[in-house]
Amino acid sequence: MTLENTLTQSIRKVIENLYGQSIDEKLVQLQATRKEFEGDLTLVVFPFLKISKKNPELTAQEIGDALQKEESLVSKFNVIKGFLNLSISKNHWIDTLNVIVADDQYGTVEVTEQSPLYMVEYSSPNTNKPLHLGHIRNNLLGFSLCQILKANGYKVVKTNIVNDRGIHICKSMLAWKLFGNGETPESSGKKGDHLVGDYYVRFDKEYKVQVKELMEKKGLSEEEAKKQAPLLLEAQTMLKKWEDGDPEVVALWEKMNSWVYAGFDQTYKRLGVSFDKIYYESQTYLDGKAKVMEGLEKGAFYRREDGSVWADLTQNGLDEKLLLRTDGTSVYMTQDIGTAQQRFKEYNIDKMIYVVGNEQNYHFQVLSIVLDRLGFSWGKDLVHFSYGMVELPEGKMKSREGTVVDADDLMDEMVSTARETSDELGKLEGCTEEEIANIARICGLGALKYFMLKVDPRKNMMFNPKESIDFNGNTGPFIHYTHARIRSLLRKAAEAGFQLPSSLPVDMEVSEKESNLIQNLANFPSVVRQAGAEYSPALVANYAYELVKEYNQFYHDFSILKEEDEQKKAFRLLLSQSVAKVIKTAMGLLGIEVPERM
RNA sequence: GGUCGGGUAGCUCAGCUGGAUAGAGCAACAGCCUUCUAAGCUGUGGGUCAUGGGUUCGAAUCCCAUCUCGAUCACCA
Repeated sequence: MTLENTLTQSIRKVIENLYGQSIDEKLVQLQATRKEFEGDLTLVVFPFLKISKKNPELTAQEIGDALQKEESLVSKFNVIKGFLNLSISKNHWIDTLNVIVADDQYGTVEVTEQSPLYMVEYSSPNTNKPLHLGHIRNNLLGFSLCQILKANGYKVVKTNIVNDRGIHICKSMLAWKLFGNGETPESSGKKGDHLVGDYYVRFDKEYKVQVKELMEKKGLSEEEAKKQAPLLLEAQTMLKKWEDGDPEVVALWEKMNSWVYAGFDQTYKRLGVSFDKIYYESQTYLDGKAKVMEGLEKGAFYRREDGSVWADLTQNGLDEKLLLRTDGTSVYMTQDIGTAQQRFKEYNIDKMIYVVGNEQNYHFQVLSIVLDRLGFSWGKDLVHFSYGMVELPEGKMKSREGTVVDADDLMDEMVSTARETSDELGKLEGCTEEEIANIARICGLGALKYFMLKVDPRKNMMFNPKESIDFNGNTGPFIHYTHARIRSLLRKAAEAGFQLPSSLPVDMEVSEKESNLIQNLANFPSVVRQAGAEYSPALVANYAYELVKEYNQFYHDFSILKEEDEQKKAFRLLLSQSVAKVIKTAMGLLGIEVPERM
């Protein structure tokens, strides 16, 4: 029973006694008291005026009087306009802190056998180029969401669908075959995904030359030239050969994909994300085709004269959607159907969540209907965790214009900036090189992750390289710093031989700042719950920031190790320790590590 | 044009299940280290919450209209 719940019930009781009417729980609006007023929680009394038939001040006064008699949690109160500010008794706060101290898993719910299973798909890269800033947002959101769902007591299967087949990968393959001279990651020292990406760019470059030539020499329109360029035709031939199982093409495909996977693994590992089960489009698209044919027979879809297969979604207020091309090859949707089927065969999934950018909102609207029509009961309840695009100060990222921010480069830059900052401030003197490197890694990546996760996932976000690298203010390192400070305090207390008690006497004195901090800590579980319900890591990030800001003020205003009253000292240390614990858990939900010192 | 999502301080963002004087950070300016980590703390300036109407005791928040930005509506992925 939380403080709010207890109070709500008492307030309902009091109001019924006073005015002879029972009231709905929803009318009891409790909110944290604003800083400028005395009190911990505030009851808004406007909703009760109709029943009390008195003015706001008088009503608040009456409720306050009665509540103070009725509920021992309320130590005193004051009334300002229609707001009843309640002060909660000191021993409630100590009680609360004692509970937090005793709970190692504070804020999280245990996963049990009966927990529902959530499958979360995220990352979903194409195997023709390295990961960039957009993928970073996807990966961080996906991983964090999984952490948050687990903390809410759900079983989670993290999954990835790798788009490993199709014309895009044939383009890289063809360019490598024509211009690569047998270059390998080993021979060039390039990371595999970057190497393959370079050939994808090379294809585009050569292709453009051909298109231009066709337009100039043969007088073709741009549209025609783009269709007829020999390189594109050759890539299409290659795709056909791949589908027919041509050994040479398949061997090249396997070789180049393996390079890419080695590169991706490195990037994922560094980013700190992982998967429980990886699916490959090359292994699911045939199932998708079969499923579409099945739907066609059942009359869920229809075939046009040219042989292509479509879903008519006009009765759902949408358009018609292609599922199989005239030549029988599959499209994006087909593959998603096949993947969905395999997943639901292998796992007992209660909820499927797709972490995919908002540019695909329409796609998932359609997918949901199509799966439903195919008889997948879970189809209509699938969740498209739709996040906004990452924009740069100069506009959208465009790979063709070279404005893409590469994931590996970005991580390098963040870590080296963290390293420089540490060196400048001279805080890590006496640490080994290994320790320094690790702290720089934690801070650099933490800065990047926090920067991307603190904004509402649904919204487009601006990525300004200069700001993202800032380590002051509302940033990951700000939170790191507070954690490191607290750990330092606790180390010093231990070195001095100070024994931390496991709990505190409830009757001790607590200042307003301190009880505010406990109140903040007490809110953590509901923040985790809300973040899970709304699929929003940003709520956790913003909570962590508020908590840390509050703690830094406390740290500044109160002495801790130098406090002479042993009981107060113990209290402040336990309070600090609890703040550190919650910071660590909250950051963990964001996929961010915290340093012991910095 | 249809559908969907945005518009809050110079910039980046909170606040949006209606509640007190709309909050942070950055940037600018002014303070605080012989004292537990100054990657910190304190203060100053900065707002027609896109616009207009409506509902309400009360609207940044809910409803309608308008303006504006973006995404999407491909035999692309």
